[in-house]
Amino acid sequence: MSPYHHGNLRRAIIDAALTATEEAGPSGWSLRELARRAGVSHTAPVHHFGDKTGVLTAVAAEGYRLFADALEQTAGDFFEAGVAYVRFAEQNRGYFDVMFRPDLYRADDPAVTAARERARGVLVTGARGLSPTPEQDRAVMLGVWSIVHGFASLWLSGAITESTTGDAATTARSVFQVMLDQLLRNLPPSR
Amino acid sequence: MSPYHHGNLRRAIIDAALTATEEAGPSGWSLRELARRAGVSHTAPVHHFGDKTGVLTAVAAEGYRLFADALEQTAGDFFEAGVAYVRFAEQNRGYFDVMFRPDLYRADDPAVTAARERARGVLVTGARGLSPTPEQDRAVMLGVWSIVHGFASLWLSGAITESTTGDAATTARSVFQVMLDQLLRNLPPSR
DNA sequence: TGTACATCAGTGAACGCGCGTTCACTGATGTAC
DNA sequence: TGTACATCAGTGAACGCGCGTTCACTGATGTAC
Repeated sequence: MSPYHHGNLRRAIIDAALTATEEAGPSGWSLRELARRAGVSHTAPVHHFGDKTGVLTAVAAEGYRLFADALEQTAGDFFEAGVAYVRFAEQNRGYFDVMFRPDLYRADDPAVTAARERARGVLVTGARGLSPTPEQDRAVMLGVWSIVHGFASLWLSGAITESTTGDAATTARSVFQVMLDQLLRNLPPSR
Repeated sequence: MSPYHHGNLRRAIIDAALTATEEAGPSGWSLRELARRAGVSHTAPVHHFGDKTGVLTAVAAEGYRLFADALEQTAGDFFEAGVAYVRFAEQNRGYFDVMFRPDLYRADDPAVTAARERARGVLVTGARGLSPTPEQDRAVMLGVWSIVHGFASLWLSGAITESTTGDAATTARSVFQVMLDQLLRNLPPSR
């Protein structure tokens, strides 16, 4: 019945890892578990990824790639980049829960670092637009990153969810509005 | 040589859990591992905690208690409460890494919820002091919580650390300064 | 003050289970001629 | 167009290991009288 060759096992294993991570966190599954979910023998995943760290590295790389794409698509509207950050976390928690746990994967993998720097670039550039003076660029960048990342993290941990109706992006919008109000209003003329 | 009764095994197991969590995360150890660290037989911890979830619940409860204490000790200076939040995370990452992962422990444990609400109270009250209007109280509270929690999380994950010299509190101070500048300056007269 | 007994804290052997890893293998695919 | 062979993808049995859990136990402590 089922063919000897899977066809796209690499893809299937990554997808299984994402589903399993959403259900039980990145530590809540084994390579054998992924094999079971993909319907292959328990040694098959080793062929493609070596070990669990290999799978998580692939997940992180792909995650950062999609993440950077999502941020870049906001095309210079920094406020919307923040909203996109939160929306990505909500709709892709399998990726998100791995990405910011660099101890779980090979964080120096070239594919990972490249995509991560691409995402970071959106924040760095955007913060420059908000910062009153060049000296404050870094503090503003860290501040904006903190607020969007903090909101996303608290949302995923359920700390905000429990007392809120609606999706993450809507609530995030109202929060960012209040917090960035002054920064947005006092935009420096030409920087 | 060593006495049959440990004396304070409960304490020793919690301390071992904290150390192990700092070294390998809350998923990186077993009950048997804690027993080994505490120098007792591998069934002894079961006596006090039942299972791993029991240990993590005790860690979370104790963590929230210390956390609430630290926040309350800033005595109404909201800016310093934010700095204390970050400092707690940096200096007690064993606790912190468990506290905000409610899926790992019994989040409805009375000791946990009581201390957590106490900590939350500091933020809620402080945000009220910064909020321009009562309608914005909640958004400001979520915003401030997001920024301090986000900074703490990014710091612990190493995302900020790698390009920074000095401790978390110092960097946090400069970030909060820039971000809360306007909110602090436009304090409503009497609220 | 002394003894008896219940309770509590910790032991250690035993079990079954899921795990990662190794290994000789087999089926499918792609390429050279 | 056809055949031979190398390479690649996946199999399945076997292994040793650490885990949680159970169980009958033993040593220490506290309390009643």
